[in-house]
Amino acid sequence: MTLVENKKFERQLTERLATSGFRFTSQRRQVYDVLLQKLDHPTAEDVFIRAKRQLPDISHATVYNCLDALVQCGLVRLVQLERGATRYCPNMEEHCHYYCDECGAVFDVSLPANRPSGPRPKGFKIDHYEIAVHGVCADCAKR
Amino acid sequence: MTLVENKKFERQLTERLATSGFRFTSQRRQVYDVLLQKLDHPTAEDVFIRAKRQLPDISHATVYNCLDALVQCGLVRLVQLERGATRYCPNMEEHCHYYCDECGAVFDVSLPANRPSGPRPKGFKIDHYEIAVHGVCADCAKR
DNA sequence: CTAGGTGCAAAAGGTTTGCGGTTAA
DNA sequence: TTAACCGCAAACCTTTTGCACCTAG
Repeated sequence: MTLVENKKFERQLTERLATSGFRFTSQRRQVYDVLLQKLDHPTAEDVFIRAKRQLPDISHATVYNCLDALVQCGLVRLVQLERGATRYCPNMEEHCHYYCDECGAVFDVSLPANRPSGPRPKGFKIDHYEIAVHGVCADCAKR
Repeated sequence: MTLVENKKFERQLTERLATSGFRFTSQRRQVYDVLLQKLDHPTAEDVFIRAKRQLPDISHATVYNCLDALVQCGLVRLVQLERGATRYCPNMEEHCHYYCDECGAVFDVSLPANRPSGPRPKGFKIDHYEIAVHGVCADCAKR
């Protein structure tokens, strides 16, 4: 059983797509499933390769289309950690990303008490925030 | 007088390049100057266009080389805010970036009390962090 | 039925690389 | 003097676009 067949995720996907005015397609389901299967913050290219195992005819354009739809539904977020490809994260709970600048590994750390507070630009309406901590992971530090 | 001719910035640039083993070149000086002149978090392409006004023969490769050298010296940091081009920021004080998802404007807000604290991945050595707050700026909210 | 989605291929945009000539130290 | 740096142009990688066909609702 794929993860997205879990009642929770399946219902979430169906409902969110519908309420945002998107159609439910096998490609969107597969892209979401790929993201849920391995929470390693893959790039669009990674998602493309993994999705191709189940849907050999899927295209890059469709992967981008699906990722964009999932982002607009609030099921997935973009993660920008380095020059180069954007990565994608289906964990929508408040958390920050610890990023290893040497090996590229990403660790989610939940962040209940670190919401940016204090001053902000006058009239700025906050939608969401993204906290990235750069450094070296334990494995890379050993070497 | 260009900003980098300010004793403070000029000395900083000269010393940092030297201690990091980089040569002082007119291109590096110009790139740093461009970043200091207008703190609007330009892309590499923006920097290229602005630098070309003083150094008409400067190339893209050199702009990237200079930006990388400045980053390695600790005089400039990368800012990743959206899919597409990386932006550059010469403000090395602790601050977060308020980013308008509509017009692309970036506002620096100093952040003395919002250092990520609490749990972190075991053995992870923090180098620096980057906080981006996404939303809509006052001007765009009016429309 | 039909607007929205898909696959394909080409184009666009951002960044890196290789190379011969130049220059800071 | 010479390793580092430069400009140029091509290559590379990521993302977007245009179009004919397909399909969820």
